Amino acid sequence: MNLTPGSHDLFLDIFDEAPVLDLDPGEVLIHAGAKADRVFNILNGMVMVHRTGSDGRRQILSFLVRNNFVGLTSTDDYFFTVEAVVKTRVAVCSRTALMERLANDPAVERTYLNMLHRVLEDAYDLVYSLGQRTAVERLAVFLLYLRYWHRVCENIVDDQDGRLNQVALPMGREDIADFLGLKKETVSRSFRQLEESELIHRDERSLVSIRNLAALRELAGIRDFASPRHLSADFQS
Amino acid sequence: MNLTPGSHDLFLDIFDEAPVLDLDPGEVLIHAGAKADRVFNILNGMVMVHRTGSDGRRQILSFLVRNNFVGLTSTDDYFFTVEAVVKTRVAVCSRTALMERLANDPAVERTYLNMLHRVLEDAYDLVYSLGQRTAVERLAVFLLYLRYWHRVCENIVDDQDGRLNQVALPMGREDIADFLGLKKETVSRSFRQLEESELIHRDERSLVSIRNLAALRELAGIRDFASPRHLSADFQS
DNA sequence: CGTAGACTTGACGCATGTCAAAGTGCGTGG
DNA sequence: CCACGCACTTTGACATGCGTCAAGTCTACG
Repeated sequence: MNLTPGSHDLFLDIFDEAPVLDLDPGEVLIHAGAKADRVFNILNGMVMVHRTGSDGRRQILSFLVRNNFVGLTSTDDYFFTVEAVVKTRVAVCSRTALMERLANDPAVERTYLNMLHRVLEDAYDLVYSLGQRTAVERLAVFLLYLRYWHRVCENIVDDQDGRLNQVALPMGREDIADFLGLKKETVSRSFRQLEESELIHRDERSLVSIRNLAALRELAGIRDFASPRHLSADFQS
Repeated sequence: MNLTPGSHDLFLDIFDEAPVLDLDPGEVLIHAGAKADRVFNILNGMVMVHRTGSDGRRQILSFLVRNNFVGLTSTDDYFFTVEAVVKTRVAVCSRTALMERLANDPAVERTYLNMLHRVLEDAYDLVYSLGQRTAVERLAVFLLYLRYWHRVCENIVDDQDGRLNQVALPMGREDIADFLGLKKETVSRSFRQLEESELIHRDERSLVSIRNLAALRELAGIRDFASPRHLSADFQS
């Protein structure tokens, strides 16, 4: 399973001296069905976790960035595939080493548990999106998530120059579609809709700027629950 | 958060001497936003966990039955509502008591962790359904889930008389709809479709029999990953 | 028995999917 | 440096699955 960056990722220290692995875009790190004997920490870049049915339908479960963690399951096999989106470096550690670390250090296990809870809450956010929101709303939520991840990743506290409002989209349209339960054409049209309502501007294929953050949040319905929940008070902006 | 019945729910012993609470159908056990100071174990009946947006859209995240667990979150507040579907009895325990039990007994904490992983995997199953499957397929998966839960609950190993193929639907159509990301009318029509294809028969409003289990599984695409994953070998049937 | 709530069914509309074509940017080789 | 080609994205026209709205039917319960 995968974990979002936490407040104090103190269990990630098992990766401190760990060997690293470099991945090219599209390269597969974990094959669904393989024996789940290793866990990974993303050092930079981005990977996506997905499930693909035998009929080719694919659902992306999450995009992972720096300091996110993948690989632990309740069974002996991975039930998902992990694939690099861009050039990515990961640290590798054996499952048993992680389990020992968890067993021996209560504080670490506590942290891990907390992370798991947050991941679960993120999964339920996605469930709400897929079950209840329209295409444009899902895209709005997605852009806000990317903005948020970027902020956490870069540790940006104040945002004078509005750097945060430039959102990079390292993944292709089809990947976004398979994450949001849509088709790539619908993703395109939803981008246009957001642009026409002047909530965003498409600078380039893989770069959009948020023009009206408040309206985007309103559309995403972020007030209800969702995202900026894992942020400490320092980070509100 | 909620947990599905595990192979050895040895951490549930904290509820052994715990006070119980009786709930009538529709009664709310947990209000979203309330302080998350208590955790619960379902003794009998059924509850549903859901999120409702300010605009009234509701997504049911899970239905919980005997020996399922709810209440732990990564934050100090519940972000979901828990409501009884039928008459239900739950055992109550303070969050701090659970945390102490987890901290003091490594085996218990390990079990809890495993359960959390399984819950997460179930959440991702739901994500796949909502993102990729059609209405009829979602309903097929749902019926198989109910069958599975029933089996685990009753601990049915062999099923000579085919009792398992009678599936009870204690929740209303709208609840099913809000779980599957559909509208109640669509749920109705999907039931009819399944009946017309002779995969099921509707005995009563709240009781269907599975007529063609293999075909239902095929339709649900259960082979790909999904359900009978938490079953020990003894339970295969 | 009668009424109220839940479920089903039907007719219709709209959001999203499908299929096809045109546009865009980017790397490669001339 | 330019031109070509390829992969990705956008756009358009059309199809369809699911949602909406409004009758109808069933069932439980008084």
